[in-house]
Order: sequence, then structure tokens, then C-alpha cells
Amino acid sequence: MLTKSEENYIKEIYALEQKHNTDVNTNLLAEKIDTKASSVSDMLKKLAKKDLLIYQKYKGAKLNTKGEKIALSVIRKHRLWETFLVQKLNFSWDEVHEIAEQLEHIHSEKLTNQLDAFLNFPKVDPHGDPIPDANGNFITIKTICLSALAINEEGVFVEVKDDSDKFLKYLTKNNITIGAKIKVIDKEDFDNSITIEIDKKQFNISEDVINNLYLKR
Amino acid sequence: MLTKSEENYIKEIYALEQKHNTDVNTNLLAEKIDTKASSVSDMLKKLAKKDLLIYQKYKGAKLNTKGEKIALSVIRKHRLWETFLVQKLNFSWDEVHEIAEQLEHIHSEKLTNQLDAFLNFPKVDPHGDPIPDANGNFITIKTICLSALAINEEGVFVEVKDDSDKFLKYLTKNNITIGAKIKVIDKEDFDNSITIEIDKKQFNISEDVINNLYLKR
DNA sequence: TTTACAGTTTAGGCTTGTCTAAATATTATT
DNA sequence: AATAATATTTAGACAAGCCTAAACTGTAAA
Repeated sequence: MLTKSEENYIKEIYALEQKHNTDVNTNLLAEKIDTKASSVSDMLKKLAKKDLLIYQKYKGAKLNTKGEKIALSVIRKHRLWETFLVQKLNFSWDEVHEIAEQLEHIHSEKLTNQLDAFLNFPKVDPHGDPIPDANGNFITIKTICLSALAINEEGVFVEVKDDSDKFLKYLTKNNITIGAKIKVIDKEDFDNSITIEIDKKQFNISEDVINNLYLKR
Repeated sequence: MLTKSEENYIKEIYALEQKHNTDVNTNLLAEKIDTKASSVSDMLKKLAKKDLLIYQKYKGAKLNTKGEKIALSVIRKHRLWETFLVQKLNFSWDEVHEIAEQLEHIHSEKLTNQLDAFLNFPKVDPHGDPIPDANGNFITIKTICLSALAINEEGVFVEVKDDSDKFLKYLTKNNITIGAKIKVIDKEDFDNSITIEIDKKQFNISEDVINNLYLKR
């Protein structure tokens, strides 16, 4: 049985591996976990000894199959709880992260699977991220970044890349919700902002926002 | 913010205060928490310093108002989660304790209150124990022990005293469920066992069982 | 009222996960 | 290829929560 701390390291290593497609380096991991590089070194040594990842001094770490399985189970729990909070307990999508960070460490396979069933085996969470099933399998939706769309092209908003409170609140305030049909009206070369249309309403969004919105065509 | 460990001590101290109506002594608490008396001493000192209880060396401990409030909030969460697990996730009442022991330490008032609302503000949990509301208030049902009933008297089974897995499984196996109407048919002086009738079926139960069943007349 | 003993606390140590500071390895630059 | 800069690891310390063993307190019995 892993500790909360160990699970958090595994989860973050998995996320960084996915994002950068390379072995995970100490400093970046330290920053993400909000700790010091020295602590990360200690923990990597420990997790390697527990046979959850491959660690080469000064070279970085990479989850093995066992570690990846654990990462997926933690992610599964996190996303199922977020779905529960939004769908059943009326939380908004910018409030759920912190609570799910706690709930993801509850140890009970039966609980996870019953929750999954109760929610009707959802395939994605409220942010559009895929939820691994009991075997660790998940769907990959082919999405494209809003920035890749040309003028007059449109798509359905299905996923956020940055799921920070701040960004989600911004989206809510501007009525950009998952499932919305977004059409590119104009692009501004000067600052790379674009004008989009949602529900017949047009408005301008910045490059920072654009890069975090993913659509299905 | 209290740690899991601190919350568990507070919860257990509260339970022992209720049960024995006296200050809580070190050894008993150690046994309940499954730790050593020396560890309990350390923790009592710490909790007293945090102003959650009154502690006199060699004399025992007693929660103050602040400590009691925390105890009730932990109990509230425990019982709400048990109710959720049974009512919504199809757990049986003998499976929920261990999971609720974990869930009761999730910190989010909003979560607790939304869960309460989702469950329709239940007054008692699956074992018949009262659930404190957001202000710490709870109902006290006047119950009497089955042992107090005379021959031919009857009542509705509303609460178990011992909520251990073993006992709950025994009850389930024998179809003794909360809400059942129980009538005393005969008493056996030799071993203090009695014969009861539930749903027109009669059977004999031992003194140990009798003492853990509480009824409403 | 002294003694014996059960109950409790203190002293000192261990583990986990963290930290700072120093040492070492790797990479980039000249 | 040598040196500078950056990244990483090691060494040693600390807090929380636990442990064992020893010391102490309160009480019940002689």
C-alpha cells in the first residue's frame, strides 16, 4: 500500500512523461510537487527500490509497468470523484480539483468501481479528460487546438489543457463551456488573438486562452 | 487543520466520554486506537496545547467545546459517508466502516454539506446511529435494549450497539435488519437466551446478541 | 502508613518526508 | 579540452507520530 506522498509522485511523473515524452528530471518534478530537488532525489530512490520506476542517477526517472498502473488508478479515482462532485453534488468545475486531490487517495477498489457504475461509467471527466476504466484503458479523442483552426472553421469544445481554477473561472465567466460550438471569425496577426463566435455571440480571446482550448472537428 | 491522527484521537476520546461518562484514561484510549500508552501521553499533551481538550497528568483527558465540535464533525462525516455507501453505492452495512474511516478525514465543509443534501439530510446512518447536522445537533431516539422486553412484548429494531463486521454479518445472515418488528416469545433462564419472532419466523438468540440490539417501542 | 502494583509519563530512538548546505556530475561555452 | 554554469545528489537535521524501557504517581492492601 502506497502513501499519499508516493502516489502523488507517481501521478506527477506520469503526467510529465506524457507531456514531454522523455524521462522525468528532478527539478521539474520538484517544482510540480512543490518541494525541493533533494526531496525528489530521495523519493525517486525509494520508488525505484519499490520497483515502481527506473531511476538512473543524474539521468532521470521513468515509470515501469507497475508504476504506470498505479498512476492510472490514481488518475481514474481523481477523475471519477471530479465527475461525482460536478454531476451529483452540484460543484462547478473550478471547485473540484482540490477535493479530488484528497479523494484520489482513498484505498478501496470496490469503492472506485461502484462509484464508476453509479456514474454510469463515464468516459471523460468534467474537464474533458479521459477516465481510465478498471483495467487502465481509456479513450483518446482526437482533438485539435483552437489555434490550428483557420478562419471560418468550427469545432466543438471538448477539452481544456490548463485546468487551473483561474482559467476555468475565466471560461465560465465568458460562457465557454464544454460542448459549445466555436467558430473562428478572425485572426489578429499583431498579438495572435482571435475572434470567435459561440451561440451567435462574437468576442476576442488571447493567445494564452486559445492554446488551452481543444476541439473536436 | 488537524491531521488524520489527531482527528482519530479526538473522535475516540469523544466516544469513550459518551460511553463511560468520565474523563478518558490513557490505557483504554491506547487500546482503542491500537497504539501504546506512551504515544497517547504524547498526543494528549499536544492536543491540550492546541486547546482541544483538558489534560491533567495521571488524571485523564476531557474534550473542551472546541474539541467536541471537531469530534462531532468527524462523526458527521463518517456517518454521512456510510449512508452514501449503503444507499447510493450498494454496499452492505458490514462493509462500510473501513472506507468511512478514510473518508471521514476529507477536509471540505462544502463537500460534507452537499453530500448531506444529496442524501436528503438523513437523521441516522445505516446502523441506526444519529448523524449530527452542520451545527453538530443530532436526534436522540429513545431506544431500549431487547433484553429489557418481557415475554410477548414487541418493538421495532432501530439500532445496533456493536457495529463490528462479525456482528453485522450475523444479523444479515439471520435476516435481522433495521426496521424489523421483533417480538419476544420466550426467555430461557438457564443461559439467558431468548426466542424471538420476526416475520412470523421464530428463533433463538444468545445473550451476547440480545445485548446489542436496541428497539423503539 | 508503608508497601506493592497498576497506570502513566518521560527519555531516548526510529521512520517518513521534508529541508539547507555542501559536494559532485553533466552540459554548455570558450 | 578546460572551465563555467547548471542540475543533481549526498550529508546531516528536523517534526510528526510511533516505539521500548525506565522512572514516576496514585491507590489499594497489608
